[in-house]
Amino acid sequence: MLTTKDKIILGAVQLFVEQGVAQTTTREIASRSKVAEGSIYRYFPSKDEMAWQIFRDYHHQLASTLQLAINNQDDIKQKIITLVNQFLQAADEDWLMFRYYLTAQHTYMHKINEKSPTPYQVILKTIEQGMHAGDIQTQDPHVLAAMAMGAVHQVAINKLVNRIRGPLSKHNDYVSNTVCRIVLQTS
Amino acid sequence: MLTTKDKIILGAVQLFVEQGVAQTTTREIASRSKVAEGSIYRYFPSKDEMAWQIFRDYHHQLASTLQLAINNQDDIKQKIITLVNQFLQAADEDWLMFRYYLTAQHTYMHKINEKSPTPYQVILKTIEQGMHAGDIQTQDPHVLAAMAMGAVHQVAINKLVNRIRGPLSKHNDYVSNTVCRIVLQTS
Amino acid sequence: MLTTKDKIILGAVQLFVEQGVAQTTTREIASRSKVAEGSIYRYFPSKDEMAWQIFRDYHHQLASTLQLAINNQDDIKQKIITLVNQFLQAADEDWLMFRYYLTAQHTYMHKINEKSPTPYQVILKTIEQGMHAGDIQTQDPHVLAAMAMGAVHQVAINKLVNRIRGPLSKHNDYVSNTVCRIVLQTS
Amino acid sequence: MLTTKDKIILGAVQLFVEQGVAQTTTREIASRSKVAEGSIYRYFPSKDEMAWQIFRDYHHQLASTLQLAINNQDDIKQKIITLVNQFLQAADEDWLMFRYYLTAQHTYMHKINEKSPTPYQVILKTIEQGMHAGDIQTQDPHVLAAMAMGAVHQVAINKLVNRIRGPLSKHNDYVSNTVCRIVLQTS
DNA sequence: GATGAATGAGCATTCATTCAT
DNA sequence: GATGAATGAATGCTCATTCAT
Repeated sequence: MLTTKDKIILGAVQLFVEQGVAQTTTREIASRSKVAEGSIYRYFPSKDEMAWQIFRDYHHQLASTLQLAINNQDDIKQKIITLVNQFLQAADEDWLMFRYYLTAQHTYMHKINEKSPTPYQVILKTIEQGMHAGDIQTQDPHVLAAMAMGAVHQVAINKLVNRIRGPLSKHNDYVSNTVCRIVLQTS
Repeated sequence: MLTTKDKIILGAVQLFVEQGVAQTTTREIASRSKVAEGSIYRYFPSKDEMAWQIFRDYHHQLASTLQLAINNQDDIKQKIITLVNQFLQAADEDWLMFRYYLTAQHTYMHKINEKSPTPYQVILKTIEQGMHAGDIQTQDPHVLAAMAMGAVHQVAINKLVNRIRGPLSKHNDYVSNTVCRIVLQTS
Repeated sequence: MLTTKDKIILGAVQLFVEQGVAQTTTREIASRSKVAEGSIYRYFPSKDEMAWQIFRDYHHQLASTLQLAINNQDDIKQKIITLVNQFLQAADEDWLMFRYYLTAQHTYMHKINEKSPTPYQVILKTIEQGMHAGDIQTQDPHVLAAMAMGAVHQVAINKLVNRIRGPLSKHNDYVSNTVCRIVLQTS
Repeated sequence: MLTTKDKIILGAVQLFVEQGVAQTTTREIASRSKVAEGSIYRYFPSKDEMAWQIFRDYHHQLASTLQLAINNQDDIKQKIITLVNQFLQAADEDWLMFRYYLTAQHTYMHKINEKSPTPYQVILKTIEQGMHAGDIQTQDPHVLAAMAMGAVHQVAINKLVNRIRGPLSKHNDYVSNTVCRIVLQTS
């Protein structure tokens, strides 16, 4: 049996993904979560704060997962492959939360403190280290990080809009291979 | 002097980009556009319909621009370079509308009729033709199209969140070069 | 060809009868009357004043018609028969305006100056004279006038709601006969 | 202490009678009922639906009262007297609701399902039965029902506009006597 | 006189939040 | 801790009225 808080989060995220945060009412959340409307306020100070906290927590968790996975990697290529694999695996493992992460991103982009660990930070630092080490051609690292992350993100978005079906991990090799070619432009 | 309709659109898009559609009130739109609130409803049936129409029109226009630009191109590489250049140029030329296009995309993704021309369709068809012609390795075209478009989009998003500054065209060669490597994987 | 004012009145009354005054917008009136919305205000100071004036004018005119018809009548019975006939004839002759008169009555009841001639005043005075002359049993004249007028009004209302069809004059004899029995209670 | 719903109904009907439904704002209803504006919508889906439901319920209840009162009556004359008495008594007992019933009638006439019991249906059937039994001269029953009901209604309307004062039951004998003469025209 | 775009006050309705039970 | 009725500020939208052309 889920705790009340978890029931709320689950119902809320489902609705946030289906309709967006602004279009979701607390009444709907209560109804979907089989919880009283008032109970939401025992666990969250407001609807918007709830949406933000759920996003932020998943966002941080994803960053940690990615960071942890490359901590014991030395080879830049291995790092890239690992990052892509972890991304796609995370999407498959909790597709609901990953969808929320993808769609809510634009909303919270400005609220994210770039000092705290984020998936983007992990990628950016990996690239910057690669540039320092001479493994990656020196360029504006933000442009390269954008292209690397954007390529993977959009694959997930294409699943979101049903242009791609089935688990994303299916495309692990193809995508990680491609991201390597994006980042490790040897020519 | 702008027409009333254009004043409304301009003010509305500014606010939509700054705050999102749901967070923008008709009162704010009227005030920003220096127009009476009631005037909005002479030109649009509702706030939401306005947001959708503005998105849809720009979206179609961008698709047309892209399609037109590659119509007289034969070489697949040239096509890719042209598409990237046009994308970045469009962003620079009307950064306000492009920002709206980027951020509103998630909201309207499900409402877009894939039969009508969209930027994604242009990219997808170019890739499919390349696969048919043997210029591009045969793969799920949706995965490849996602990676190609995602790479460019995210560069624009990084400008949106101030990770990148200045005109995007600055990165024309770097980005188009990279997208070529994404798509034309010869190895 | 109708004058602009008459076009407005005609269109307005049609809509007032169909939907009620409050539910009818000036835009609808303009559209129905084939006249610009602004033109309404050349002839009437406001929508509500227009509705009132149209009612008042017909109301007065109906009163005049009734009064005129019994002016040269001596016999109380003849007067009653004449009043009923005139009522039903007026309804048949301009069913649109009569419908407006019937339905708008409740709205303007409190606004009607009882000193000015109204159909009710004509009936009341006829009854009061009949009581004075000893032709009618002395009672509260307002109760009797109500019953006499109500009986006829409701016949028209029944046509309004389609419980009765065809011209009301068809029922001239039956109704006037009945009203005579209401008023001239000899037993 | 009244329930919230009853407080709303009471305040609303008062205002509907004073000003009409369309002229009454939800703000006024809330203020008069000593209830928050939003509470109205816990009990009614909209202002207009509220106005209709209140009317419909009273209308049905009045029909039931009338029907019940004549159920154990055999004599046609007794039935008529009973119906008139019940009408006037209902008006006296809840003059507020009866006023609403009288004034809102025109608005909802077209929305009333004639299959469900209404005061008019009760009167009409009584008359039709009387015609069948030979107690009432055969005529268009709708014309006769109109005259019978109209006579009584207008007496109530005359109280509404202050032409008659005091309880209507005062006029019980006079009115029921007159309605008998309307319906039972032996001559 | 006629037009219809523009105006903005006013309204019905929604919904996040509170709080007595 | 949980509930859900009550709250009222905020919002999208309407529409009578004005006025420049």
